[in-house]
Amino acid sequence: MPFFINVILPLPLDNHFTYSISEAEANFLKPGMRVAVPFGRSKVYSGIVSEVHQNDPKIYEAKPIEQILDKSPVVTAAQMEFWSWIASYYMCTEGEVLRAAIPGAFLLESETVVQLLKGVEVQDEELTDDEFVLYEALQQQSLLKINEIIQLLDKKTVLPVINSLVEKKVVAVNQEIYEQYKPKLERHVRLHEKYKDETAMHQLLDDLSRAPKQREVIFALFGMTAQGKDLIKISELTKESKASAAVIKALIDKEVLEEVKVREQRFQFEEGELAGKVALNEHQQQALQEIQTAFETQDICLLHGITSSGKTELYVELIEKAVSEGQQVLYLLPEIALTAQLITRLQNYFGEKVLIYHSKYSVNERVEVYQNVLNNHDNARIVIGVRSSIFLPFHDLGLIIVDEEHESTFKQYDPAPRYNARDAAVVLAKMNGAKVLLGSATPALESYFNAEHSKYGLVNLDRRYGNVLQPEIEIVDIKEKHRKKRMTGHFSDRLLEEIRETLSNNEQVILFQNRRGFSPILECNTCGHSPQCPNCDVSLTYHSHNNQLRCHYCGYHIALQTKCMACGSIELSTKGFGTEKVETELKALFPGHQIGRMDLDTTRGKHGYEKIISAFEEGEIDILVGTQMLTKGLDFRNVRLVGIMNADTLLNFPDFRAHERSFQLMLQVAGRAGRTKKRGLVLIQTYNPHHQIVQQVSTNNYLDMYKEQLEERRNYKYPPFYRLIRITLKGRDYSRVNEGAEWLATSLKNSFYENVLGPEFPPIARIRNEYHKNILIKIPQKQSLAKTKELVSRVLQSFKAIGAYRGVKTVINVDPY
DNA sequence: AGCACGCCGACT
DNA sequence: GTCGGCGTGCTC
Repeated sequence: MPFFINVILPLPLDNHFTYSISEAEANFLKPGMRVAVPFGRSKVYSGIVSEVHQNDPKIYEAKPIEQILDKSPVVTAAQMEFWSWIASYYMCTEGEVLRAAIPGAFLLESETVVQLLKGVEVQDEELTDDEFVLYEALQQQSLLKINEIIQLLDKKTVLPVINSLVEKKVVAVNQEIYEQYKPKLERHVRLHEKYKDETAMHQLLDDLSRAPKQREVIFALFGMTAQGKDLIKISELTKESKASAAVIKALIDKEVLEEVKVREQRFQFEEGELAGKVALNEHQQQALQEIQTAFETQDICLLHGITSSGKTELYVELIEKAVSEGQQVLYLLPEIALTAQLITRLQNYFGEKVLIYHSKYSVNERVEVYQNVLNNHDNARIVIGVRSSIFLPFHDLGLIIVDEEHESTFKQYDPAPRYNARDAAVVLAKMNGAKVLLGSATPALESYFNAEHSKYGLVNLDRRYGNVLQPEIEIVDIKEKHRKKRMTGHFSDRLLEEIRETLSNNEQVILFQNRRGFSPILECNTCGHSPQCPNCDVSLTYHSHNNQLRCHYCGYHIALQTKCMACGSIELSTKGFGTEKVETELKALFPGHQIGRMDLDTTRGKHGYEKIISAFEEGEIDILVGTQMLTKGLDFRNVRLVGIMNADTLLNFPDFRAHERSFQLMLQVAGRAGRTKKRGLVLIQTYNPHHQIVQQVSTNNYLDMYKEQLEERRNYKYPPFYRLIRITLKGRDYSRVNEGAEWLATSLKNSFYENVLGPEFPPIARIRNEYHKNILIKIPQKQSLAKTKELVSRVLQSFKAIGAYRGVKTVINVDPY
């Protein structure tokens, strides 16, 4: 009786694929192991075994697998169950979930390589020009990848050339499989066995009397091994002995030292004293009690704690309790909040029990974190991570903390699965019988709504830690200031006055400028033309550091123009203002002070972010200008003044969550002010000082905001009263996209009537030469979600079968953010 | 997603 | 008349 396995491949395909295996393989293979399998004509993929069985798929012949890649499963049954939930809830394939869920380095991919056959002699005239070029190249380099050949021959279809050479028996084609993960090996040394006894040792030192450098190395080694360590890292030894690598190599060659390669963990942290826990104040103590009481009857609890109220200390208590009961803890943070500050704090409490999972980690580091969690390593008791860490192979997850629960970065936007890690974490917890604590100073409306309706427990913490005063919030009407000519560039006289005051007290300033929609663009003063991106419907934005005009959507860039491209006028000026502009203006206004800028441009690279933060902490920067990034979890002691340059760009964003978001963002920024005893000041510059959100921010009134926004959501049928599914159509052909969207909307209206909105062009209708159009489906609470999705997929399937709409891609986004 | 097979325009 | 472009369909 033959044996088979079903395999999940990391592709956007709905099916699992069946391969044949031998009986021995069937006895060995378990669901969750990786296998390399051939797929299509020329590809090998790694996939995950989902089932081992004996059902012969009679309609086709199953191919045999290529090889087995694991000794034991790397994916647990619980993970696979979670994957299928994600796939069905967010309407994507399990393959797409797989891609997101395991570190990229686990998925080896094959690449076709071409090799010269041994001992071939070819007459020149037997080969075409292209063939000859390839033949010659292969004599230089034994292996060539398809991509390299494409470059070499400078054309796209190289396969005919290769095939012809295969036929002429000149070359062979092979599949190379690359394992991307490489364990990090660190070179260590120890004294060779033969010098273990003392006489040999003395002899050695005598012998080395004429090699002082080498002697020094030996002495340094003694010093270091005296602390009980046997193996010493070469890197440390060179540092300690100040000897060059050559000296150490000489000693190794002489067999005085023995070299050993040790597999290293890439993430190591400095061992130090574990910090004692901070005693909770009475409010925290009470909140902790309330959370624990809530957990007795409920699985999810929302902690609404204002900034600086000491939520982290509460988390620490809860984590400690869970860990002491032998449970694992997942601490989820939005991407931007993962700062050294918080990690250091937690590592100080929990030492080596903490693992970190972050997108800026290399593929190798991610594999190591994954494996440590899989093997239930001691350091995997607590995992601090971003969105994707919900996919780690937990064993006894007892608690998930979602900090800054309202953050939109928990929702994945572009490649599917378009999941929200906060919501998925709730499901993950349910599957594992774990508790969830959602924490925020400004909870998402949905979460607060759930808490109010007793779906979640609710705990409030509304005192700042150490009785620090709430910052004073003042609104500056810049319309008025403009009228009275009290503006200098983008600064009101009020803001400048306070900046001066703050600086003169040797305190620091943070200025917040939302990047979105307010990037500087080039505009002609004569005809009003501004250079557009040829591929997207946006103006190019001006970047002064390299004098370029650049498109944020597709990366298109040109040099700064000196003449208007439309009328030839040389009177050009930059309009709009980003952080860069604010920085420039500040430099002119405050020449004697250090000004730092924090945005996407200045925080590239693994440590870009930390560098700016620590410079600010150390007081090397007086004024820090930045975007959203500034808002998260940073704890600066010396900031008295926070300025919000323009609140209106936030408020006017065309999205039903714009007001909620503005409120959250402004309060978060405001929270950076005055985190010590001295009262901080926040200045909000706006054209609409009477806007209800601005007012609510100024009085720090979350509940008012909540009630008012909730009413709007109810009136306009938005979450939490209705659920949303957004379908985006994309295509190069304008009219096809339009007609397709109409067809799709009409078909959907047949089932959902007035609950289908659109189709509508998004604010930027064309990106990378593709036109976009959105359709929004609103789902009332009593309507079955599963049935709705079922229907939506069916409509989409018929849509895809229509020839006229070929070339129109569809993207489904469940719970769009 | 990738990749092969198949059908139409600009070159030897 | 071919080369090479992209459009369509399939992958166990």
